[in-house]
Amino acid sequence: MARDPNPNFMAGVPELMVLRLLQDREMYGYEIVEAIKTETAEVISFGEGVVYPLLHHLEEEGALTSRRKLVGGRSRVYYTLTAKGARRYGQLAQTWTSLAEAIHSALKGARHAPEL
Amino acid sequence: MARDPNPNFMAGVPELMVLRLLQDREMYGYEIVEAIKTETAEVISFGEGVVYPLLHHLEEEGALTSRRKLVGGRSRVYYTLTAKGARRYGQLAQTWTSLAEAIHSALKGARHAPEL
DNA sequence: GTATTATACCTTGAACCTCGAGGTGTGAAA
DNA sequence: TTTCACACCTCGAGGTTCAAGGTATAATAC
Repeated sequence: MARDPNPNFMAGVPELMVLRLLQDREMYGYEIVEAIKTETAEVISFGEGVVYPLLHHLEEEGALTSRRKLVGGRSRVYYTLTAKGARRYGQLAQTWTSLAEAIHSALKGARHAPEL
Repeated sequence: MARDPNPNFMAGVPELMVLRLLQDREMYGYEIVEAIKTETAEVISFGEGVVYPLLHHLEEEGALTSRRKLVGGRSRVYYTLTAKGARRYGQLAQTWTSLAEAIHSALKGARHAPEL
């Protein structure tokens, strides 16, 4: 009911960010959650309730593989990007870019510049 | 059930585009649907099932007002942006821009450039 | 004359996604 | 020994998009 203070614009973004991070190196869930906040200087932040289910989904799809590792008595699940996942990332990144460009130019084309 | 071939990235965008168009001039639903396709060179397109309910919702919220007009024997519902709607557009546009920038720089920061 | 297309409005159900809250357990620090 | 950080996980609510289907009029094509 309460008007959402920060609107959507987030659909599909978690997948994009996760794939992007895993392209560089193997990572575990908790680390990914923190990395997204850090990389974007808090502008973007996804809770664990978003990231964990997404990770599971991507693994089922074959975009990721996982292995359990014990580090300092702690159990972590590390994820690695597969070839399929890398391909998926390429497509997503391209789709996102073309969409963002289209929206950006539409906003710029406004007769009266948006002012806050 | 079928894996969506083209992912989301669209959440909140219809509202942004509709508000943006109405900032320039009074428009009717069908016209808006066509205008979005045209303005973005087909990159973005929302069906009437998205636009009409959104228009109704925005009117309820007080961001838009409407009036019926007869043009060439056809009945059209024209929508106008209110002050509240203009304010809302300003906020949305700003939010979208900062989000897009954060994502863009995150993608650019990738060690291995995304290739399709 | 009649069938089809374009214009113009609308609703509904399915599917998807994010978000917040809640739950379990270990190790380190206070 | 209590609290905090780490690390995993699930569930329900709420909000959106999307495809499809429905009504009706005007113009165009056959």
